[in-house]
Amino acid sequence: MNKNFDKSFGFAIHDVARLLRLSFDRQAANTGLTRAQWSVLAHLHRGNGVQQKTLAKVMDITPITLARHLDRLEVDAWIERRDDPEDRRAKRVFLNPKASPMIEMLSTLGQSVRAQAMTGISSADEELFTRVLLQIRANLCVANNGPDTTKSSEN
Amino acid sequence: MNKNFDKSFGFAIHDVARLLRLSFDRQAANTGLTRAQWSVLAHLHRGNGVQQKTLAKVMDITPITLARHLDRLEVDAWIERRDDPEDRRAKRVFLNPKASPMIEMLSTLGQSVRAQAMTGISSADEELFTRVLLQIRANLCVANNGPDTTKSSEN
DNA sequence: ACAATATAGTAAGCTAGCTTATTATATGCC
DNA sequence: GGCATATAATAAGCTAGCTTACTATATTGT
Repeated sequence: MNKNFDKSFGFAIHDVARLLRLSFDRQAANTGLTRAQWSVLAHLHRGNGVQQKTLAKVMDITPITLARHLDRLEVDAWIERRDDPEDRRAKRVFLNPKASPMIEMLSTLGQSVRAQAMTGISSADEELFTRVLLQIRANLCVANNGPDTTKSSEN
Repeated sequence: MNKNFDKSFGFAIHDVARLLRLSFDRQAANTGLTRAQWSVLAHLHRGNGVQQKTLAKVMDITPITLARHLDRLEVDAWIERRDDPEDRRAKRVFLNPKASPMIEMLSTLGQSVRAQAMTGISSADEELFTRVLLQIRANLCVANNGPDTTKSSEN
């Protein structure tokens, strides 16, 4: 079995993730925003003015990875960092008004990429696929980080 | 629906791919090889002495991405580039003998990571998951590259 | 009070992917 | 034969993730 040395699983997931990102970023190229940046904006949309550490945790990326996204987002005035009045080490991140319509637009794009990826797949299969995917993610979170990362006590 | 702005699909796949890579690379850290490098070795194992352009196509990465992997693999003497006798632009890539046991070992590691990821998932679900995953990849290949990339006429 | 430890953010430097551009060699056409 | 075009590999420079190390500020223990 598996003369393809697991090409059928780990590598396929890697490929799909890459292809999805490529597809999205190409179609969003004219906006100057990438999928990772969109992700930051979308998370802020659901919790504006949050600390960087909290945002990084919710997004499940390292603080420094987030910091670089914020650098570029701030240069183009999508977001703004403000000193936390209660903790002089910390900063809080705020969406600028111009971001809102863009978030909407990118969300639509995301759905279209998703639809493209799911062409010819029944909604029952899609549902099961997603369920298994989330289970896998949970398994790997436990293995990597200890107990869990998904649930965060919003600041 | 989807107040999680598609967190359930595109972002989840991205997360899983990243977690799988992290998990593998951490466990293989003592070997000095990463998953991407293992992938190169494994492909060579199935077709030694191939041209770089062919290898890049089979692996579905760009030639320059492959070239960098080869640079490091060559430094540590896992592989060797030799001039193609029939085309002076081209090079052919060969596995060095020391690579074979390592490929075996990393393959075992890959299976263990896979098993970890699939904990608690029935083999029926896993099978359907994999089938859908491959379908998605095919859909995205069409969308990105034109007709197909999976099939290659080995050189 | 102050010393030790912990935490928020960033810097430096790595892998791994990409696009676009360069160089050397092949190929095809006239 | 010689020029135009195509192709194999690489170079330069970008995003996006990571680890490890540093700085400034908080917190905690005695």
